Amino acid sequence: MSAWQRARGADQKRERREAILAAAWEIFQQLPFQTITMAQVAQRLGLSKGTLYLYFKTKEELFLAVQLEQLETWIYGLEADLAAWNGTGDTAGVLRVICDSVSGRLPIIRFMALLEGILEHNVAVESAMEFRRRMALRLSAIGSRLEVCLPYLRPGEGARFALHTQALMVGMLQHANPSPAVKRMLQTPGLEALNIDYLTEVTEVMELLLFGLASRRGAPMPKGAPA
Amino acid sequence: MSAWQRARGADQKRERREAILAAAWEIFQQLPFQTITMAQVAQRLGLSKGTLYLYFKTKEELFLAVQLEQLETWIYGLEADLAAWNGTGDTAGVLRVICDSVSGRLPIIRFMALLEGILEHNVAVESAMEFRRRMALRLSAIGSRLEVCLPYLRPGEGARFALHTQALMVGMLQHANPSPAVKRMLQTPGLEALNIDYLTEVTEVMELLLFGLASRRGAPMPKGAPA
Amino acid sequence: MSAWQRARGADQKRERREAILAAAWEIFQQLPFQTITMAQVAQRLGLSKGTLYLYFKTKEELFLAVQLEQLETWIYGLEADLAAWNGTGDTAGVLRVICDSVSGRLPIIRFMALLEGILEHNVAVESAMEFRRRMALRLSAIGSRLEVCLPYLRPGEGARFALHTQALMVGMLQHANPSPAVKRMLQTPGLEALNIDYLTEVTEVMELLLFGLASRRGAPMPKGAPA
Amino acid sequence: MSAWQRARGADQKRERREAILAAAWEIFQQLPFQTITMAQVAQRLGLSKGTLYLYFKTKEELFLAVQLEQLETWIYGLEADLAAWNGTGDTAGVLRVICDSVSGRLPIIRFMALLEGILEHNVAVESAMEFRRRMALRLSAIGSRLEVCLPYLRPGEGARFALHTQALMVGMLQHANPSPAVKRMLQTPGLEALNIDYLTEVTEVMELLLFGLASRRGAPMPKGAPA
DNA sequence: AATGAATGAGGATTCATTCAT
DNA sequence: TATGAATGAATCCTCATTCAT
Repeated sequence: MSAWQRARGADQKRERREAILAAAWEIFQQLPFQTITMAQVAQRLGLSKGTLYLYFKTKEELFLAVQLEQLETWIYGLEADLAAWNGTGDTAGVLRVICDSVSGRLPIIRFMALLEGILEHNVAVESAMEFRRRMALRLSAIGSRLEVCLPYLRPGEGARFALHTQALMVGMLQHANPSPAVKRMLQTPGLEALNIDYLTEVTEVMELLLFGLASRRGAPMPKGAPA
Repeated sequence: MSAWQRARGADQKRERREAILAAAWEIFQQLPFQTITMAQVAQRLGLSKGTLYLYFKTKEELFLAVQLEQLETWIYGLEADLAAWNGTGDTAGVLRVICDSVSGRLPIIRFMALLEGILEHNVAVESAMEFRRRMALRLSAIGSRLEVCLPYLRPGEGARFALHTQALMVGMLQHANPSPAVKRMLQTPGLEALNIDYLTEVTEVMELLLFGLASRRGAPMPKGAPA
Repeated sequence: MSAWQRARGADQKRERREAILAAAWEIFQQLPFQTITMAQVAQRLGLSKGTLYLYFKTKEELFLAVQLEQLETWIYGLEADLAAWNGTGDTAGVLRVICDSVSGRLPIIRFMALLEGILEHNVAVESAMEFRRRMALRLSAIGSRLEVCLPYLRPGEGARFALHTQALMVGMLQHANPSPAVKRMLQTPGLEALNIDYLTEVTEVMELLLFGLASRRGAPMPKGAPA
Repeated sequence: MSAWQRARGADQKRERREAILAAAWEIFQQLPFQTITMAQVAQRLGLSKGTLYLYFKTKEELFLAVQLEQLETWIYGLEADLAAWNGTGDTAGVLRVICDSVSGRLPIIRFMALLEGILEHNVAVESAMEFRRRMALRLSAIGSRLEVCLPYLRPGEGARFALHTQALMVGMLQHANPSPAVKRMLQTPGLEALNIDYLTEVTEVMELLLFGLASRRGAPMPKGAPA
């Protein structure tokens, strides 16, 4: 049945763990979390359900790990991409990089909306704490990077901007991907307010936040403002 | 057991429906949606489970109706409160009104995070559409009102600001009410970025959004900026 | 599928409950408790598993109720049968009645060996208490009856005798129904001690207990001693 | 992790086997059999689960061996202790020795209640036979010893008495160690019958059995009767 | 002999929903 | 309209046991 070898040694165990995470991630991209079963994950891997529980204590712990890995991969990549804008103060360029990185990351953002309900349920306190800790670390790191890219940001403003942006991305999600029927309805006069494009809106808010920061303290307009 | 009479006229049926919504809302304020059972709702009312299904086709439809009612009540009230600031352009005053209205509304916001997962699942298309339509209506209405209060806003900017603010409130929720253990962890140097106060942060973002709007088009600073 | 009507009213619900108890009892007579599944019970009844849980909170509660019913039926019958020996002092006659009543009751006795492990596990405290209370009541009742039948018993000695006998029946069970192989082995010289017949042994002990009681206080030999 | 060497000779294997038995016994004294896992046993030893299966074919075989060892140790000790009463005919003295030996042996007795369910399940026939054979041997031996101690016992009566006593100890166990709540309930008038002390009751029955034996054949009262 | 990763059958329980009365 | 008994699908997790190394 199974094409799997026995994972011997720490390396192979790590590999196996990664394989499980990858399978779970693939499924998560296609199905709502609640409808996913451990059996599905196991089946896709050709492993037994029991084996999953050797690597993750509960379903929630598994998907929390999935989320952590995806999130960190995302942010690490974003940090690297932003390095090219160091010291440029090019707001438009920076925002474009951020927005580009969001493409294909919607499932990650979708998961964040569930976090509160999951972190408190069926997940060891240590795991929850670890997750929050590393998430805070990434947000801080990306904040520092942003302050280097956009020198008009003052210390601390980068991380705060990152936090606001993350929150916005999560909250805006419910307006992303409306069904065709909903889309049609939103063209009715008076309802255009919700007829939006996710990425456009996220970019707009990010820009406003940055402009707001600069203007509030009387700094000159950030470079990259639309004509 | 039951103190309920048979609901005869349309009025009585509406009353009964309202009673169900009220009970569901009370429970929702105390428990996560997933852990709530229809039996609980019925029991709190002294009704039978079957009766609930006379008024709502599914559990999700029931809570969608709850949410709709709460949301509209909230926004209607907010619209009324804002009327006092008509034409003042007093940004700080307007934001204060909005923030005040958020207090005690966190469960509503919490529910919004679930909407995506629920609206697509176990809810009739018509109900989902109706919900989105009325939500869009309210957002538009509050947007118009804001444009009256803050004359430096241009047509459409009010609704868009409302949309952004709503998204932000939802996304920021996961950082509200951290457990004491998490709070302690967030005091570690380097992690202060997530050590935030919900309302403070929401206010800050709203202000930045408004400042950004004004400054981007070269308008003078909105009234109500901090010294 | 199901030939069952909806149980309306308290009477029908009691009937349904009895039907479940009866089915569970039949299965219990054939299989060890641990190997019985709720699915089996439901299937034998043509009911759904869920229905069982309308009447009993857990598997253990169900079988505790089975045991309680069987036990009380047994003892009530025994009390009635013993009434014929009122005041006779006919030890042999009384013991014969008791022994006869044991036939076919071995599953009940077998269950008692599990009681300790079950009463503490997955059974509401109230249920466990109720069980013990009613068991104590029956033992007391049968004790009183015995004191009437065998006048040489002093107050309290009847119940104590009943308790001892019950314990003995439970503990002796492991020596009942040995497999043919075991039986053959027990015929080896030196091992005859365990080559016993359950009912014979139980009778013997009861007789010794009664003789011991009488003799210890210098009373004349009870009637019914073997030649 | 493991401090264990590879067991090479037969001696070392026996030692290892003993170590496993000892660990299993310690755990069994603290937990109900069903809740014990092979992983626990292995962990306590610092061995791997797989190793346990080199020495015992199944979980049940392991605990059957535990029980056999404990039982034999117990009885051998008891036989030795009884030697001091050889020929004395001191019933009270003999019973006291027996009762003293029961202290701390309750887990062994508790296990006996499970024997029937276990011996028929997941244990090789040979193991079950071997267990029964050696148990029969010990009962016979202790019986012979008792006949030496209490000369009024006739040939065979000692073993039979031992058998009865063992059964009684097992069956009475469910009335030992009632929870405080149960204890309180048993003080209700009418329920005192079950408000007992385990050792007291066991002693009482043993005495009655011996008195019964003697009196039934018209022998003089055994020495050691209460005034 | 020892390991420990992998197995996978196995089962109780919940709860949204239905429908006969 | 109200009931509430009946349904039955749905799923997580355990743990004794195996076996490749």
